[in-house]
Amino acid sequence: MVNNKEPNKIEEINECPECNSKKLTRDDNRAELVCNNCGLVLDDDLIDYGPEWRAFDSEQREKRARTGAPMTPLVHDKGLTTTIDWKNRDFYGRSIPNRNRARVYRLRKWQKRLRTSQYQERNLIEALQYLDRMSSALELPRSVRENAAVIYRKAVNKNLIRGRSIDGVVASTIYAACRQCGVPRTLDEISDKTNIKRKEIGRNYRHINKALKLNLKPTSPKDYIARFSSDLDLGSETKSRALKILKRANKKELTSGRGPIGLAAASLYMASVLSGEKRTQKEISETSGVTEVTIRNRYKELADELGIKIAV
DNA sequence: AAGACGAAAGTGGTTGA
DNA sequence: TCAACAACTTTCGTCTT
Repeated sequence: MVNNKEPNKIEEINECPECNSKKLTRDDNRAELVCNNCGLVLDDDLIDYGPEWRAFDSEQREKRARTGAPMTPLVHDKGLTTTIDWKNRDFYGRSIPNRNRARVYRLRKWQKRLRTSQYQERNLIEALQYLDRMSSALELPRSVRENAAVIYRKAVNKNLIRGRSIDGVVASTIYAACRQCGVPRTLDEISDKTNIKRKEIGRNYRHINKALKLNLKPTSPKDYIARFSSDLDLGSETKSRALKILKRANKKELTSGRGPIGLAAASLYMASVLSGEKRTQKEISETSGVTEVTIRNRYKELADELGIKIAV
């Protein structure tokens, strides 16, 4: 929170368009910028950068200064709840010349704002409930959840939800967030835990990725290695061996056009055999979600091209 | 008996006319 | 919008240990 308050600093508007008066008052109590001459409200929703308390000496300032709960995108109002101040002050605290105009102006503005924001708020509340439930089922770290929430917010603001189910979109934002954070989950994994069809998640994801210009690149096989190998109880030696295989494969351009998950599975299979803690193709198939056949095909290719001999 | 293998047909998504 | 296409899956019979 910024403590250095500059109460009457007016940044963008410094002249009343109605009467060209330069005497403007910034009213932080009502968050409005008002013309002293005609009373027209020039801007509202100003941000008050000052603290909400007043300090009369430096000791009090020390005591009262504190940081509040952090802002989080996981609550629909970002954790910053507005409380209305019912001081013994009249709504129209003081008399404003030409009051009608200012009033109508303001009402119209609010009317418009409420109409559009109401739908979005409701939508967001419901979406965040889904997000909470789904990401718990997937055991996602908080950073990923917040990322997903941010993406969803953007999607709502851009009206991308229309015609799609809320839970479907939430699932796809989770998918996107996982990728963004470098800890991708497969579409199948998310589909399993959320009861949303894989097809739908993929479709929504593509739409959002394009419309919001997230520019998420295709996942790399190495992103899956850590998770799969811990699921398979593989040691760190095997893990790094698998990564080495992938690196070499990448250099030889064996990876382009191949599914990253299949490659990850195949390299783990090879590494597990080479390191003497062998897992069967079936086991790897089950944790990775690709079939044994694909693992076989991939690892044959890798073994041939890289000259690795595997004793089965 | 379990794991690995590979042929063949089927599926879902991308691409380019 | 449609067909061609590549990657991947499913299924299933065979081989190896």
